[in-house]
Amino acid sequence: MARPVEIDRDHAFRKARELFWRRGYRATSLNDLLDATGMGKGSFYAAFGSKEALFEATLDWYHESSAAARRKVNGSHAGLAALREFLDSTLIDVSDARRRRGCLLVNTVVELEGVEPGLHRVAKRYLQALEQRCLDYLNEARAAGDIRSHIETPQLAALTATLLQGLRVDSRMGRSRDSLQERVDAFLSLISNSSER
Amino acid sequence: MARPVEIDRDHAFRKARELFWRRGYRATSLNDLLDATGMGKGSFYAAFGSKEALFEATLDWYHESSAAARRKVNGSHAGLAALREFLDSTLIDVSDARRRRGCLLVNTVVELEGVEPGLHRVAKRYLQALEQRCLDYLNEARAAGDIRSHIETPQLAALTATLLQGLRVDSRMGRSRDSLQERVDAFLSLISNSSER
DNA sequence: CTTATTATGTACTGATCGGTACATAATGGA
DNA sequence: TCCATTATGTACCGATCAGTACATAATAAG
Repeated sequence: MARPVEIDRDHAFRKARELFWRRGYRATSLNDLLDATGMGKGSFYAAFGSKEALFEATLDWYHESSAAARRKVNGSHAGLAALREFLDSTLIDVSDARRRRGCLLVNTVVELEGVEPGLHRVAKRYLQALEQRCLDYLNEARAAGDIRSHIETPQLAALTATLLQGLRVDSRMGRSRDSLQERVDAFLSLISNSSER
Repeated sequence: MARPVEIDRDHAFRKARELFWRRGYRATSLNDLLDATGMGKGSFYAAFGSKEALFEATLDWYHESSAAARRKVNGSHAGLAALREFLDSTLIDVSDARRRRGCLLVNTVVELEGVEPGLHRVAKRYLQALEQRCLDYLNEARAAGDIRSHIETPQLAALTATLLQGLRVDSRMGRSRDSLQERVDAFLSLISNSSER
């Protein structure tokens, strides 16, 4: 009954994520987005409404798709090894030293605090969820007897989440994968019971 | 022989630092700077050359002035207590939850990577210097026998520096001073020999 | 083929950006 | 007082920003 849509939203989100991730929100212009996605201006505003709305939708899409990807990998390890696997996989995401992307959520929280309250809040919410993830892993590790420290698990989870944020800043500084791995190993051996690895 | 200068560079730097710190580089417009400093456009460009040049000069001035402030406080503690004092003083700087400033250097590195290479490099250089500071404190603590962990001191220093960066992101997220202090305490008790605090 | 409907590309808008040109104001030396 | 010199405020510049208006292209139903 009417002209069919040519837009591939998934493709657009992927391109938008890449741009926002590497250059941030304000330094990514609408033209950058149009060039990268191949969309015309009319289609863009028909599909997404505004640059701000696209960014928020991209954050949601990113959270969704990375959660989906995680569900596939999950489950092969137990105890502290599961936390280690989680931290390692974060490094892979984050530490391509040539791209220096850091973390989309950390970048956003840092860039947009006090400038774009709505977007800041969304990114902050997703970022905070990481602490709960850390807590889950640490509870499991504690139950498995892999944790040496007497510090309460919630405090350890908070510390772990903060460390993760720090690693993502390291990535943005261009530190190598090895350099980040070294930090993760040091942390794990601080809380670990055995002398693994 | 000519009209005298009315500019107070120190005052201008202080105002500029405040703006760049809270809103970042790109979200701080030239007009914001002129309003805050009370300067006219002519004077501004005569004194600083460009927005970019002002920002770089502000980074230098900030580094200089905070180093000077640090030299005054220094020396009252020894061993691990000195590291603790250092970390605590960082928290004071960073963790006014209402202002949510985070850290000027971390904010800059995160915002400007791939966007303003020159400014990114300057901020990165100053930020990297923190790791050396941590190393000095940790060496002293190690010598005093306050460190339990068998991890090499340089690795511990790297971990500490990364944790500091994470804390500064926490600040940008609006986490309370107490929340940050809790993380520092957890970390210190992980590496500490005694059961202090 | 005609037509209603919707997607798309493009010309345009007003605002704001950083930066410049330049006239004017303020000074100290003569 | 007059002038050389320098600081300052302001009008202006082109570029770019996000966003809008609208003519046109493409489709499917009839």
